[in-house]
Amino acid sequence: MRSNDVYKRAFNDCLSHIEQLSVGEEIGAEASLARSLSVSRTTVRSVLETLEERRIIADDGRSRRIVRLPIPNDFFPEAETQSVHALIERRFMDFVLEENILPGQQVNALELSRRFSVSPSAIREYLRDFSECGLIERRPSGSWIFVGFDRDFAQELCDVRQIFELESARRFVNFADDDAVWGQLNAIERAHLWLLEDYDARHVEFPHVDNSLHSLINSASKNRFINRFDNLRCLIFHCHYSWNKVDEKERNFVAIHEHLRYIAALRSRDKRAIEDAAIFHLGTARQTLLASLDRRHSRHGEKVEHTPGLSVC
Amino acid sequence: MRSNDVYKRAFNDCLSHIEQLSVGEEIGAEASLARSLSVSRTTVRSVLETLEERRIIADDGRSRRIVRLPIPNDFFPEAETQSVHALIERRFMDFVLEENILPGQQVNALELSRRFSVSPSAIREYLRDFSECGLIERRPSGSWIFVGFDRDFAQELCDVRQIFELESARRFVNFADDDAVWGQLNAIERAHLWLLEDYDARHVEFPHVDNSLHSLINSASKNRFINRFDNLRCLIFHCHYSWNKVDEKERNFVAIHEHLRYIAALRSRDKRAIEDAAIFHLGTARQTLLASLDRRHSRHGEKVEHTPGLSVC
DNA sequence: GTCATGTCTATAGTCGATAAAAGACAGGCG
DNA sequence: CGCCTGTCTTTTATCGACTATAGACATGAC
Repeated sequence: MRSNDVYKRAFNDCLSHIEQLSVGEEIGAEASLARSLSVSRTTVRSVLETLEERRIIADDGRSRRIVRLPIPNDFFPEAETQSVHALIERRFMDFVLEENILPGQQVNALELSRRFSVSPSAIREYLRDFSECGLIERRPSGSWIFVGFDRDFAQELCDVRQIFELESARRFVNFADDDAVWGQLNAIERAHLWLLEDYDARHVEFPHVDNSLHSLINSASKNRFINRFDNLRCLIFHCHYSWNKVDEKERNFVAIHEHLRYIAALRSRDKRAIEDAAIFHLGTARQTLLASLDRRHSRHGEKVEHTPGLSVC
Repeated sequence: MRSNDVYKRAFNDCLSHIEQLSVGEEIGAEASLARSLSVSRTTVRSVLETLEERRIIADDGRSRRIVRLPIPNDFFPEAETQSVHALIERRFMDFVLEENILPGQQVNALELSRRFSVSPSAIREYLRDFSECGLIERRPSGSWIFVGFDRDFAQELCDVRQIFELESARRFVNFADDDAVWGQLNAIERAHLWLLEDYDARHVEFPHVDNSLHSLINSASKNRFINRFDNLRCLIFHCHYSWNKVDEKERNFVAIHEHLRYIAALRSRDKRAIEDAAIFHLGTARQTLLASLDRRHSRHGEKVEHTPGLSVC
């Protein structure tokens, strides 16, 4: 039986919406609520029904008005609003982090299903999805093995990233003066400066800002395969960094300043400057990634071998 | 309940093996049969049991000997030896071909499941897998829409292919003289010449030879993302060509000669010659792909717009 | 000891059922 | 006529059951 997480999320969102209003106000028609909550009218109707039962709103026949403001207890617990997929995703990440999975190790789908209290099919689906990023592989017998995020993996990822992003950055100059990207670029620059204003409090926001910049740059290539790869890269970086938070603050600080230089170069439309800034930043990113891998491995007492980084050009 | 296609395939393979032998001969131990049929001993045991029941072999306690040679009727029908996944794949391809699916059209998973007489879950899994190649996409509501193989898709695919393959081809010269790739390259060249010897009969074999050459070249980059993309490209080309066989023979003939030039260039290790041959061949491949798309579309009475091909460099 | 076989257990593939959610349609109110 | 709502149908997400297959262990023959 499918979980009603969509309903619960919509319910909570709706409560948050009501909190912004005051007693006696109308909360709008079903259709418009459906649109603003991004769910179907069917779901909205369930939500409204519950709201009436709990005397938060009342329907006098011609309009629905707020009777009382919601209290914290009215909200569904956060955990219940997750889809099974999201739940598995979180637990799987924790599992990988805590168990220190080593490359080549087998992933036992059935055990995961027991551990996470979900059905085997759900695990199966999740692993299928997750395998797209290349960190696990399927054996002919059907079982999964962990590929592991090692130096080679990181190098190959960075090589392709560099090929694609240089290509995209070069094409960035082709955008017309009145194109929307320039506004988006400015907004991203402001987001960087905003992070720096109170860096201690805000540095955790960096990954989000990072992704938005690189996505914007890659959008210049107008190529779905390049964009897809960038999404993949985001996902992998996300996994890796959630597994390894050492030096996060320092490395992000460096990256922010490289980004600002990169952004300025893009705006200047100076091809040479763009290329220099791109190569420099991508190079640092590669080095930080590799360095954090080394630290991680050496922490586990493995021998770290330093293969010379392949140059992509 | 899962299908016993593995068993049936192993059974048929085993019969084929027995056909090569004669009455009275031993057919080997369970473990060795399991290895040669690439299945588990459990499956081999089921197969042997059936063979005994049907009096094809007999077990006198110390060895299993052939009693009679199999007749065509002993084999399981070909259709039953397909896995559900393979079955769906075939029917889905036919479906797409016959129904002339247009871009943007919705794929109804439930209808497919009824039409193909398989469970909805199986269709769901297949679509998930198939979506990896980018020809269908998932909407937030969970339904699937057909993206369609249009000019843009083909251009973007070819752009990335060109970026990757030029990179790989350039690196090909780095293989040592005694590396196994040179032998593989020679074998592929011989396969091309063999095709030409009796082209009328053998031209259908071209796609296979084509893939082996491009895979070999891409292996030079030693990058799992590049290799994965090449597999994807193979799949997409495979789909496209199975949907569109117009001029297949002629376009493959041209391609074979370009391949021979490409192979010679790789062997010469002349970077300039390699690049020229690669660019030339990839360019023709792009043009044939686009041309066949135009033909396909104009056949359906759509207007064909000729967007200028984006140069990747 | 080595290999083959019998037996048992664990895991994967597939299905069908069921509730949740989406979406279509028609009638009613302004 | 446009928008809102009640009702119904279709489709999706998830589960749990069931069988095929893989793999482990133990026993026995040579």
